[in-house]
Amino acid sequence: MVTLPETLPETLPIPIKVMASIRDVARHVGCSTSTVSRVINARDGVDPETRRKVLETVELLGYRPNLIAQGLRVRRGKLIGLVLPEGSAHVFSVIIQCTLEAAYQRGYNIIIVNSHEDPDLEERYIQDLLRRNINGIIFSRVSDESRVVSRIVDEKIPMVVIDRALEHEHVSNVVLDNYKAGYLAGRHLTALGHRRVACVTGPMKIALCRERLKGFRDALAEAATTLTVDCIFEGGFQFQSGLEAVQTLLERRTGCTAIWAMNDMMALGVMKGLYRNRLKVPDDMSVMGMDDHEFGSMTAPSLTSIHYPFNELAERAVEIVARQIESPGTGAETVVLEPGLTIRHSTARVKEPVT
Amino acid sequence: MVTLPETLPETLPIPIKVMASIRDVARHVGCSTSTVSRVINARDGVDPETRRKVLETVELLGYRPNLIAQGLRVRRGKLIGLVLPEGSAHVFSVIIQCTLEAAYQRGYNIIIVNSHEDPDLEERYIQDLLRRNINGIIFSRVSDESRVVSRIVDEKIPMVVIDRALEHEHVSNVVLDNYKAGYLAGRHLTALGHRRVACVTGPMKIALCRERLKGFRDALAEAATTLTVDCIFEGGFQFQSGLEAVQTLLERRTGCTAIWAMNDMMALGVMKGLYRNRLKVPDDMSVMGMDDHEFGSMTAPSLTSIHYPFNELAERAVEIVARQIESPGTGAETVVLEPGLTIRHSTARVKEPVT
DNA sequence: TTGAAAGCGCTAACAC
DNA sequence: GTGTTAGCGCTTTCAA
Repeated sequence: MVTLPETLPETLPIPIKVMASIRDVARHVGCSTSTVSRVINARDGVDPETRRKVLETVELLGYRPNLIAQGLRVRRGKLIGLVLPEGSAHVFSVIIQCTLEAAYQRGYNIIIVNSHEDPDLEERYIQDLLRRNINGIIFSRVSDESRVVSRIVDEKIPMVVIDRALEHEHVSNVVLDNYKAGYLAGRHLTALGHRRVACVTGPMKIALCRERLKGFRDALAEAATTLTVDCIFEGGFQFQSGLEAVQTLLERRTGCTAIWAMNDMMALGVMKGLYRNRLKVPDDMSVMGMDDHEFGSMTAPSLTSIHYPFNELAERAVEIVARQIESPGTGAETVVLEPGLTIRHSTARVKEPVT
Repeated sequence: MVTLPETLPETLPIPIKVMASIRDVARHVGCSTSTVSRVINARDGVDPETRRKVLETVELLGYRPNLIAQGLRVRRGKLIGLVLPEGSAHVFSVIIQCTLEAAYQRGYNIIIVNSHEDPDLEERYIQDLLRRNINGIIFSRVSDESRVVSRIVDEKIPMVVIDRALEHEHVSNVVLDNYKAGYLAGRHLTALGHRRVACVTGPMKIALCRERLKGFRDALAEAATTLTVDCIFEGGFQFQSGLEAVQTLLERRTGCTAIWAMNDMMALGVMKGLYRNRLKVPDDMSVMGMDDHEFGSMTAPSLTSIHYPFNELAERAVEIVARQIESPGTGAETVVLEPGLTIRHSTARVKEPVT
């Protein structure tokens, strides 16, 4: 007579789990979890035959290690934090896209937070990232006084600052050669014969704006002309600044034949301002931007711009963080990117050469 | 005579940890970790005095629970996955921004993956999200045949599909009233006196394009006119489509006085195409877009558009996922958003009323 | 070459 | 009211 077993048999059929765990693999192979762990982490000291069976089972069960558990055990969660100062500006969209791409190439995920340029929010969000055992941080536009930098450095978390440089022994930088960007802009305009030229800058308290301006000035100087004070308008990187710049410059009757704005948003503002004043681009005025945002090719006319290699920026930033995560000894480094010149239809040869 | 203790004293000074753990708090208070856990999770059955001390210490040590550990223990990692079909399209930038914002409001972080409309990548990235014990998923543009949907449903992970609807018992939707969007566009143009009107659609295999077109048609019908076949151009939502549409429509000599494109990118293409043909907007042709992307206000002339409430889209999507995460019983639901009409300067009253 | 056991930081069932 | 214990899924000594 057959009696019912008191308890269910020990070895149930492989449970229909949606996500297989390391134990499922071990059970299936008939070895311990440590052995499985050794195999999937490519440790040596595993019998080739066992290794084969494990790999086979991993494949069969579609097993992938749980990153949360890995992250908890050995800070190896393959997670990078991306901290941006604001969400609306369109360059950040580009940076986000490029960083996501670059990170996935290397098997990392990205968590994005948006500090809104608010030190308190910044601190809170960094806190959140640390709570997730983040492995590295890519930071855009940290202010020099930022309280969080030391936090991150203390936690020994690799950090790279992009776009704006930050001087710190343990922090890497990926920045643009801003002097050269300004220089290229200036030279393009003087090469087209422009001699009276205007510039819509970003906030001059920001170092990179001063560098860009210096490069721009030097290029003009090479063409034996100067950027006069009345031809400089300090903007705030917003569309609105471009609009205001045009109004101001026209009222000043500077006689300029070309305007360079330090980003594409302001350049669009300049184009719009000129349109409102019934001035034609580039016939009456050449307009040039910076960043080489995709939208520049969609306007009428399309926008000549200084190319900012955002994908390279992201690529290098991720590369550095990943390297520092994977081989902790590596020191901080600084990468300087080369700007380019994208000529479209908003700039043209000056009509009447200045006498 | 004093003997040296065999081992170090049990109560060491609080270790100088950068991130305090629950044990640090417990040690400092002199209670067990469970008590601390109870307090921080607002469970009752804790002496008010103890609770006070714990909270005080939490404050003092700046303790915040580690989300990785929480996520491992009780699938409560406050993490939502956002799956997008492509990175370049500009509406997705907007969706990203809005979703990040909405999620942070509720204490969630977002991990974004980009499927590039590739089912294999999609599957791999979803896999990655699951490996992170994601609590919920916001999905844009899943195809109906997507293999991953059942995976996610099987894992009982709350899922909401945005922008394009997906019929599934356990999947929520947040979509636009696309019929109404088309209707509003049509009515705006007929109200301006336009009778010969063209439409640049998206791929007609996509249901929402057909709905938009239907609404557009119905609005024209109300004004006793029809959308003739030669005035329809099927685009692919890209800038380029708008460019091609203009070329085609002009060659066909349809005599149209207004064009509606089913997104702003194509509308910009239309404007550019008209510019190249020396046609003035809106004098020679009214142009209208859809999405109401910020760039529409920066072009010259600025672009009239159908407003797509992306922030509401994100807000509702996050709200639904969060609710389903926090109270698992909740069933799937569908939200239909109202489109709006943003009138700018690319549309104007028709010059010569049709006889 | 392999397995048992401890532990990452946390929560929940069960004692006391 | 509070502490002890076990365990989430994984890696890593240590011992066999």
